[in-house]
Amino acid sequence: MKQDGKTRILIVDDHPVLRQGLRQLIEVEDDLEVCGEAESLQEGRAAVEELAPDLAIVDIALRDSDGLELVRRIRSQHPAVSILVLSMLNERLYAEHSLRAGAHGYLMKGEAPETALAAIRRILDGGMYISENMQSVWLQRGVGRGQDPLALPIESLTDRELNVLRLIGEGHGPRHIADELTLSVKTVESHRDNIRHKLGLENSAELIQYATLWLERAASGD
Amino acid sequence: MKQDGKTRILIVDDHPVLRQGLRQLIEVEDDLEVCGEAESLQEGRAAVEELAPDLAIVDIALRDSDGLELVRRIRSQHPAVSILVLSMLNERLYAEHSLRAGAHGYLMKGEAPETALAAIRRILDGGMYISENMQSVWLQRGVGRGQDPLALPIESLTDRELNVLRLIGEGHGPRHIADELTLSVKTVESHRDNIRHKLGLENSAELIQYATLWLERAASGD
DNA sequence: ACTGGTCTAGGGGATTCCCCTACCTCTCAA
DNA sequence: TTGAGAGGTAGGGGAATCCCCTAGACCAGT
Repeated sequence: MKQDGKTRILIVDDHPVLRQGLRQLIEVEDDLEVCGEAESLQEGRAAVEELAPDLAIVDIALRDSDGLELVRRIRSQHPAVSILVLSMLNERLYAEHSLRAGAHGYLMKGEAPETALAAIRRILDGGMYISENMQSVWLQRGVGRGQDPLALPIESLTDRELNVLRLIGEGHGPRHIADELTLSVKTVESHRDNIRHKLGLENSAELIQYATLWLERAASGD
Repeated sequence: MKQDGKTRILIVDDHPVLRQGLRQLIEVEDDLEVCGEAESLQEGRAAVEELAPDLAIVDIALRDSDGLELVRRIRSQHPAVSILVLSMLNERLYAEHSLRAGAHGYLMKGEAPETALAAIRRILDGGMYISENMQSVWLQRGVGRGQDPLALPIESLTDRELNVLRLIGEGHGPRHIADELTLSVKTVESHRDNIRHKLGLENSAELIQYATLWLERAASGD
């Protein structure tokens, strides 16, 4: 990886115990070292400036700020730094946003240590990492058929579908949405089905979950 | 603490990296040792039986079961085992339930390592631990002055209901939740209904919306 | 012993879910 | 010009759910 010295990794996470666990995991590898830790967006920015790590592991659910913001900033101002997003949040909801923001991989906190190391090495080798679960979801959505795998799923939605998604996110059921748009309930169901499939969501509960979080993000200027 | 040997600690958490961090934290202390790890309710029960630890550190948001259930079981069947609940969920929403279930302390995963050790030692000395934040919150709510500390609607939920709400917030439907908790779908429906009414929510869509946002806030430490 | 809260679970009609197919309109390229 | 494709609309139909009921079992405190 590097001729002189170890590959230097920066950890940005607001959970100290988890940072400790990651550090432990990384430092038993004799070609990797943790060059610094940060627990906020501000600290993370400063640390990247100062330490110029090879890889930054970033939690996107920082306590009082947005990890994606940090990802975007690192990507644009320090393009040589690889980024692995680590999160306890559902990969279905955040993996794509993370990669779209410029991350090279997305890892859930519940994963086994070997998986985490595999992700780190894949990224350091110049590749990308997502779980096999997400890979199959994306494959089914048409990657490899001329589509951009990193196109925001939201952007594949039509106007009508986006409208319906917004109403779902506001907590309305099919009947209310149908009345609102002066449509048949059956038509609203069709739109819901199409949205679910485009976003790779399993059922209605996940759809409402997605719509709720998406709407909240959209409202606060993501 | 003990005349012969070290104080033995069991870790029950489904995040391997976090277990590693905790173990690291504990084992630099020369009077403490980690005697075992478990990552599920079943493993946790068996480990308590087999290892008879002095202290069990339990994550109450285990992937597919209820940590509070484990707390209650340990409390009733192995009262000599002290329990520290560790969670990434907001203490305001879960601390009270944990202590009522029989835990001796509640610690958020975001806390500093020194705080975690302080909590462990306090509990091993026979005391209880909650954060200063929670202490003042409870004081302000009028605990001990005849007021109901469970005035907030979310806090009027029972343990079971809270657990169901969490699963709803994770995007699971009734069938999946029933399987997860080994309950009849009808029972899950009952809990959903009760939650809906207690929180003043009109329909299932609003319930899922509420659960999603609540869980997101709770997970990010509010 | 009685009361009240919790957990459990069923009845039952209305609604929704989820996967189908189908038709209409519009656009764009062959 | 024609036809292929995308988007919007909507129905069929069986399974699952939603929502409001009732009700028994268990356990705590009075």
